[in-house]
Amino acid sequence: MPTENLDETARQILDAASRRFLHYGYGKTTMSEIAKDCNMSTGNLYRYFPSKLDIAEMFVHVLRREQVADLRAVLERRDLKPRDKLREFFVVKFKIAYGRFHDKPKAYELSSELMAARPKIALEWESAEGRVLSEILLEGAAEGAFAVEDAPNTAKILLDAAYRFTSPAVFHEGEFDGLAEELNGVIDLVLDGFSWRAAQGGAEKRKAADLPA
Amino acid sequence: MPTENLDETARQILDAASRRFLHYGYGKTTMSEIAKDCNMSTGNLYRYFPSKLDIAEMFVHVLRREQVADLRAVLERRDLKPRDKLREFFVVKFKIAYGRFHDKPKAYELSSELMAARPKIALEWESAEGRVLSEILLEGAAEGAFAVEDAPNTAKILLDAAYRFTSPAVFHEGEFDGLAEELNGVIDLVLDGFSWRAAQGGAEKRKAADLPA
DNA sequence: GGATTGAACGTTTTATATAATGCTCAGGAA
DNA sequence: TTCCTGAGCATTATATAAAACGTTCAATCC
Repeated sequence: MPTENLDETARQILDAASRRFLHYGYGKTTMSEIAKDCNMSTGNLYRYFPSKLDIAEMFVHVLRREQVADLRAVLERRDLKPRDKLREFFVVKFKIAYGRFHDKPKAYELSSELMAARPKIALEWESAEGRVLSEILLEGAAEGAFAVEDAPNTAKILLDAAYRFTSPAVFHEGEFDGLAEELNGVIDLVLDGFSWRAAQGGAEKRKAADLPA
Repeated sequence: MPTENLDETARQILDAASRRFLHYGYGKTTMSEIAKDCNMSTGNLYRYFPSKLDIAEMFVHVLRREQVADLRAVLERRDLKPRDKLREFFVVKFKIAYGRFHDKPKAYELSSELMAARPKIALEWESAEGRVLSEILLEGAAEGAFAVEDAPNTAKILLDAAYRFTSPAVFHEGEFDGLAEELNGVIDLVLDGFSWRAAQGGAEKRKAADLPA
């Protein structure tokens, strides 16, 4: 899973494979092409990666790391309040999904193929994003803006509610602006839900969370 | 589009085709099989339907009519308040989608193929369901339970938020009970959002809607 | 001895030939 | 006239042969 502590040769293989994956897709790049790009034999590739699919997994892993980093950057912004961070989180996630689908179609296709072959991976990504979202929720709860009992579970529910806007398998149905507007409609409604919960049970919830002062 | 005022022969053709579609799927049923089931020639089929795909469209049209009727039945229940109707609407929609995907796979497959060939049809269905949902929203607004400015638009937003649970293309990822629970989590949050809106701006909204007494 | 190679193996993909299908229409039946 | 037929056309799907591919490993190199 780690992408930094890679052998230099492994890096070279991953880079060569990544270029081909982006241009031609997974099915149309061959192990011998990758090997030729690296001036080595096909057999040697297998000293660094167990299989072609594992190279693809590493390739997608790098992409997803960037995406999660973009989402985490929202969490760390000082100029936004929790409510705005929540909205921005989903806007960024929407833009990532929409953008990748439209201007990196091969990467999207590769990602789909990988998920078909290795379904568990999707769960890891979901939980990685869920952790970032949970932190936003906890921050909001600490400020009294949200009333969140179970942050990871609430994060999952929010990701469900925004699924329509973050699942590339579904995009060709709508255009960007219309979808973005609908996403904001969902977020508005969800935020109003949090407002209600904060107004209703905010006091006890805040006590139970044993905040300082 | 109408399914009742069909020629008797057309009905016969549709019935024969429907049986085959359900058992073998669209691709594996042939026009000559349908014709043989009806004791007629293939050429004669084309006097009643412009093409095989149009027979499939009618077949799916009947299925969808049943689904919308099930949803409308929720609207007309006297034992439920608007809030519970809203929840039940989505639970029913979820069960329809999940059930069809799991025990009528050929019908689901046929529906997908049809939507790929005739994308506009999906929009008609969405708007049909949206109209039912809008009526539930308006009923809730009349009672002061919801504050809904633009019912059709709000319906669209709600359908977006529940997309994860009503899009069969996505189901294999989760099991029924877990999904049902997450759906209820989304509905809970959305209902709290409505509560907040009703509490905030309920007064003016109700006046603008010029209700009796 | 650890790192690398490339021929060889079973499988998958692609190219090709063959059969089947959706649909039309000139003609026949009622 | 109205309804229906079924052979025929162009297209699509299936079956088959050939090529390419992912992967392994005994032999080779440093």
